[in-house]
Amino acid sequence: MRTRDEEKIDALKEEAITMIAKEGLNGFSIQKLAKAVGVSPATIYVYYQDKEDLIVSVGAEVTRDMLEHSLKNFTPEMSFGEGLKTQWKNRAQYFIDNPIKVEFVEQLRYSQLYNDVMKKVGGDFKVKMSQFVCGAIEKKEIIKLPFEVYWSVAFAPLYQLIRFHTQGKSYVNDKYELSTRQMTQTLELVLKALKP
Amino acid sequence: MRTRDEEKIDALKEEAITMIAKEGLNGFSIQKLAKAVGVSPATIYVYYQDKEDLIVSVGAEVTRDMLEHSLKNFTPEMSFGEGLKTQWKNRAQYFIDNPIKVEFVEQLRYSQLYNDVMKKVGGDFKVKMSQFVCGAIEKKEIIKLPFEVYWSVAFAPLYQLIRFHTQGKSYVNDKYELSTRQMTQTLELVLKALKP
DNA sequence: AATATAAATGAATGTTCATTTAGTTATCAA
DNA sequence: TTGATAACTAAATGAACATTCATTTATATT
Repeated sequence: MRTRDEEKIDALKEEAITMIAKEGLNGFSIQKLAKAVGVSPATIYVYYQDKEDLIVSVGAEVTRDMLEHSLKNFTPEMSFGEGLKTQWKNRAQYFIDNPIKVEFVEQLRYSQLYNDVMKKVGGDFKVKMSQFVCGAIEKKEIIKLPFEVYWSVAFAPLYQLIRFHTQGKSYVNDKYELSTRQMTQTLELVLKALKP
Repeated sequence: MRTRDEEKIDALKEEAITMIAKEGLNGFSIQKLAKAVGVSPATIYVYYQDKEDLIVSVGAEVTRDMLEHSLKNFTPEMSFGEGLKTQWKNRAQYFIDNPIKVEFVEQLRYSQLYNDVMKKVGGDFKVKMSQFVCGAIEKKEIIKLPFEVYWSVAFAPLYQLIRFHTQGKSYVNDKYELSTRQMTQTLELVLKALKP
C-alpha cells in the first residue's frame, strides 16, 4: 500500500491558512489551493470530505493550538489578576509568533462556519474559563458578571488592537504598528475595569 | 428618456445588505441578488460599475448612516463621560433598530474591502473623534493614550457583545440574548477603565 | 404624435468553481 | 516477485459565476 505524503498534507494546511488569512474565505478555492501546493485537486478529497470539511477541520486544529497556548502556565485556581494577565500575554505572544494563524481564525470567527469550528474544537477550554471566572466571583476578586460581559471587556480590546494592526491603518497616521507597550497599556486598563 | 426606478434601487441595496449579513460575502452573487429582487443581472450594471463597486458603495452608505447616528447629541466638547456614554448608547440603539445593517458592516470590517469602504465614507467623523479624545486628555479626564488603545477599550467590548448575540451561542447556555442590562454593565466597566 | 435617450432586459460569453471518475503509481505483506 | 491496496492524478462534468451585448421599453421633450 502506498503511504501518505505527510509533508504534502502539512503544506496543504499551511497554504490554506495563508490563503484564507490574506484573501478571506472569498478568495479561497480548492483549485487555487491545489495549484499552489502542486497537487491534483482530487488529492485534496482524499483527506477531506469537501471544501467545508477542509476549512472547518483546519480551523479547529489552529483554534485548538491557539487555545492550548493561551492556557500555558494557567490554572483556573490562579488569582484573577494573575490568571487574566497570563492569558493575555499568552494570546499576545501567540499573535506575535503566528500573525497569519491569528488572522485566519479571525476570518473564520466572522463567518457562518464558526459554530461548526467551535463544535469540532471540543476540549475543556470553556470549562476551565468558566471555573476561572466563577471562582474569581466567589473570591470577590471581580464583580458578578454574565460570562459574555466578562469576556467582552477582558479580551475584545486585544483583538481590536490586532485588527487595527492587521488592517495597517491608524486613524492618526497612515501606518499602525502594534507595540508591546500598547498591549501592556490595554491590559492594565482591562484589569482596572474588572477589579471591584 | 425613461426614468430610473428608485424603488428597485432601494430594493437592490436592501437585499444586498441582507444577503451579505446572513450569508457573508461568500454567499453573495450578482445573479442571486438580481433574482431575489426580480431584476435582470444586467440592470445592476446600470447602477454599479462592477460587483466590488456595489459592495463598497452600499457599504460606505450604511457606514455613513451608522456613524451619523453614533454622533447624535454628541459634540467633541462634551465631558468625556457624557460623550462616551452618548456614543455608546447611540451605537447600542442603532444595533437594536438595525441589527442586519450592523451585521452587514461587521462582515465588511473583516474583509479586504474595508479600507476602500472607509475611504469612500469620508466625513469629519475621525476628526471629531480625535478632537474628543485629545480634549479629554488635555482636560485630564482620561490618561494619555494612543488612539487605537482608547478605541479598543472603549468600543470593542460593545461589538463583541453584539457578535455573541449574532452568533446566538452562549458559553454557558445555548441561547444568548443581548440585554440592555448587559450593555449598561459593560459601559460602566469601560468608563471605569478609562477614568484616571 | 414623433423623436431622442437612458433605463432595462434576455440571452449569451468565457471563466472559475466544487466535485467525480476511471485509471495510474507507490508501497507493504506474502 | 507478485499481488493487494490505498494514495494519487489527469481530465472531465455540470453548475454558478461576473460581465457584455444587441434589443426593447418607458418617458420627457419637442
